[in-house]
Amino acid sequence: MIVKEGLDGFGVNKLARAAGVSPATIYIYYKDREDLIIQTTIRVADTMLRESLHDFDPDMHFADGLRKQWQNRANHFMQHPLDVEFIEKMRYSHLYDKVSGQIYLTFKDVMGKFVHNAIARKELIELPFEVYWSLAFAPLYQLIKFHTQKKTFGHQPFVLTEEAMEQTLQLVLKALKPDPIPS
Amino acid sequence: MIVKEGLDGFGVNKLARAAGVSPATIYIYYKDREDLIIQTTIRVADTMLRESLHDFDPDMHFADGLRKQWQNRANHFMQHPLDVEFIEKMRYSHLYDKVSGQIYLTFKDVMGKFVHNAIARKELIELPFEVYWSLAFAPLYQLIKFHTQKKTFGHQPFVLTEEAMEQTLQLVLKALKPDPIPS
DNA sequence: AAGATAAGTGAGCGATCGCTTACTTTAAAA
DNA sequence: TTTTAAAGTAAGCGATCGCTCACTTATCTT
Repeated sequence: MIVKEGLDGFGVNKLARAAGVSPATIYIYYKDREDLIIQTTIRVADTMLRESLHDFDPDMHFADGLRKQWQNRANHFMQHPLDVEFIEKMRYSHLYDKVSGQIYLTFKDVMGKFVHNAIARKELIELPFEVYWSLAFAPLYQLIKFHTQKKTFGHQPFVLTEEAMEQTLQLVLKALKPDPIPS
Repeated sequence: MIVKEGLDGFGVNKLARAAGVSPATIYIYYKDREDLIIQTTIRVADTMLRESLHDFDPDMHFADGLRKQWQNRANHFMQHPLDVEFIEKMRYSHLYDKVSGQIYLTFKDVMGKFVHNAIARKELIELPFEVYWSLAFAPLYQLIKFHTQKKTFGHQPFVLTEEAMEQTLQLVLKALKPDPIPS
């Protein structure tokens, strides 16, 4: 799939030429351009999410579980930068609404159980889901974005080391851990 | 500017028709399609950043300064959802590299001074800039994204209340505050 | 081997793309 | 009031778009 120029600039004729097949062949497998993009998105996103659950268990301690997820996501993103780029472009396409529902189905249950367990064990404060997500994952994604982008505020490019990731994770954990009740 | 369908689906002819002018008129003011997009991006992004500095002073206490910035950003984003949508689409366009440098020029100095002051006053731990940014702003942006998106994991839509924002801010501040040195 | 079905193709349709040209209108300067 | 230049337009160029059709080739069934 051609992503270099964004979803704009992506055309069926262009794709066919690049793949060395006739445009007509593409329409054997996909109803139209939109169907091609949507099916590809679902396939890529699904792979990403399954990857993020590799060696993960919703019964893990919160810190370990979150670290595992961060590592899985970071690894996958580093190894498949084109996939990430594609998904991020999609996220702001008008087509995204048509797939966002289907993507997170399997993921939701596992993640919900993990959070529920952590709260029960007093390893995690109780929060609206969106607030939790914004703290638990948005910083990681931002770091990856910095890593992927060439220019960042005019500095030299940022490289996401394990140290930087662990440092950020520790701060996130600090924010999400319940305050010990003074006896 | 037409953004409904993303940067793909945006065309000069279409824009001209929607604006009730001739395509040729557009080329009086912009060199080509790319120039139009880039200039528009810079204008929109610049407004956003100046807005985010409204009533902000780099000498403010860290918590107050960060809160002010969160409020400014949130307010602007709520009032100009199309601008946000446009900028986010741009962020993943191949054109973004051509503007990212110019956008943050004024902003960088003020922000740098603010962070520097906060560290000097021991209100903020010392961090690589990208780690700081990932913790200080990415959660807010994620919350706004949840607020803007229709579908979120199949829940009912998320509404970003002042309470939710303040709660998240407090957690971010907790993560970024230096540990008191036990005497 | 003959027939049926699936898989793939080359050519090109109408529509739209980004963009230009030859020309007209508007408005300020002389 | 005439002159001049800036501002805008209708028409349409070549290229590419998404997509289809009439047809050929490969594969499987009997």
